[in-house]
Amino acid sequence: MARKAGSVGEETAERVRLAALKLFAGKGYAAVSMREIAAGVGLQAGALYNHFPTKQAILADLMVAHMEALIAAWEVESRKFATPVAALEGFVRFHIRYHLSRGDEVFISYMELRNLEPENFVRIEGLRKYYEGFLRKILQAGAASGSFSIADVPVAAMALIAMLTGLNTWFRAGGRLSVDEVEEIYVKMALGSVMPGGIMQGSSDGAARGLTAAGS
Amino acid sequence: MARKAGSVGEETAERVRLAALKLFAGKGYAAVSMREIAAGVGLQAGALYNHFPTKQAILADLMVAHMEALIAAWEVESRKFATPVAALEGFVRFHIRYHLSRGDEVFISYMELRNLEPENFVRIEGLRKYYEGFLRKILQAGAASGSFSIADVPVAAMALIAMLTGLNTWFRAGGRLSVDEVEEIYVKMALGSVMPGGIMQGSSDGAARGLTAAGS
DNA sequence: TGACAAAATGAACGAACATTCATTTAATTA
DNA sequence: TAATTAAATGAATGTTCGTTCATTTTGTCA
Repeated sequence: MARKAGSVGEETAERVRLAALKLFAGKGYAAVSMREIAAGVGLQAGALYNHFPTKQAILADLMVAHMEALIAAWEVESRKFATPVAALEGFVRFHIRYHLSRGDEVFISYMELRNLEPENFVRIEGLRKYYEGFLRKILQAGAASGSFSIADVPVAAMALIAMLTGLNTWFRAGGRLSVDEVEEIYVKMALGSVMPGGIMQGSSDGAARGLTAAGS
Repeated sequence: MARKAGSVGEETAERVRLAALKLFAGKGYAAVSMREIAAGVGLQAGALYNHFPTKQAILADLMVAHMEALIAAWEVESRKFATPVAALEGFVRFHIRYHLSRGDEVFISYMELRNLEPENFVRIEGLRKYYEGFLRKILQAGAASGSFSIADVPVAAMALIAMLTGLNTWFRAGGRLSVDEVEEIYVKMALGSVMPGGIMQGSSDGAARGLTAAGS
């Protein structure tokens, strides 16, 4: 055994991932050639096959890594929250910040699903469902405790996720609003959409909690 | 002048649009060949160029037609509503029903923007902004009259549109819920996200209107 | 230093691509 | 019927694609 396996190799593979990520996000998977990816790393196309067996394997690698990192990040973050209301607020803030900080990964993970072979598709889709399950659990707990008024938990979860992820399609840093500002707006809207009496003041049924109020 | 121009031609062009719509929605614009589209109509690829100058022109044609039909449909529907609250509820119901009934058109109009040349992109994007303007105007009116509590109208409009359009990514007819049922859920969530005291009961500040209450 | 293997080259493969075009077919009107 | 022309054919254009592979380069360890 001569050269330590993967010493330079893994470094190059990482640069391939980075170049492919930028290109896929910018032009779409189908519109990017292996020659373009190779040029982005300073290689010939053939050399890519020392690191990835096919073009699609690069895409699947990026998607799986993104979803697994997202899930792991929330699993750490979620420990901070004791009540369903706090957890929902925390989820909204986490989702927005994480997704806005990984625009390219989010973009390809939502747009290029159709370019995956069935095996890869099922895997990515499973990871996505798993992540959505975190929000469903929060909503379910809040509905059970009376903190939330939710007609259908799975539907509410999908509606909220779509609302949050939609941020990626229009928000651009350096625009009129900062991330912190839109985060506050989205927290207010998300909580308002599932809390029985609004979020900024108590209401007569006693179930609603103010966002900044102390009552658990 | 012999054959009336476009007699059989427009009929064929329409079949080309239909075949291209299905294929683009199913596999993505970049993954569909002119030969596939032609086969879907029962023609050779060359014949398509009697009806559309390029492959992209077919895509742009589909997108423009969709956006213009959407705008025209809302311009008719919107006349029914007298108050901001009624208009928002009406917009939510309209958007959901219209988008769910044109799944393929919606899908390509959101997914294939990047495959448009700048000229076509600007045109479609302009139509989209114009449609989003309808919701912004509703929210602005409601914020001005005190019916809504909205920190930032453009942001709230984008959040709501994303929430509503997200339905297309997961809702399938024949599933656990009917269109009517999800429509009700989304109405409740959308109104709750922008109304100061929740939607099902009045609140102490007097600004909130119940969805089913008579108050303007 | 020499052996070894990872990593990269550069040419080549067949296939598929959008588009063009000379030609044929067929529907319509004068 | 004859003239006209829209519509379709089918072959061909040149280009680009993902992938393969024999060969060369390069870094590492014995």
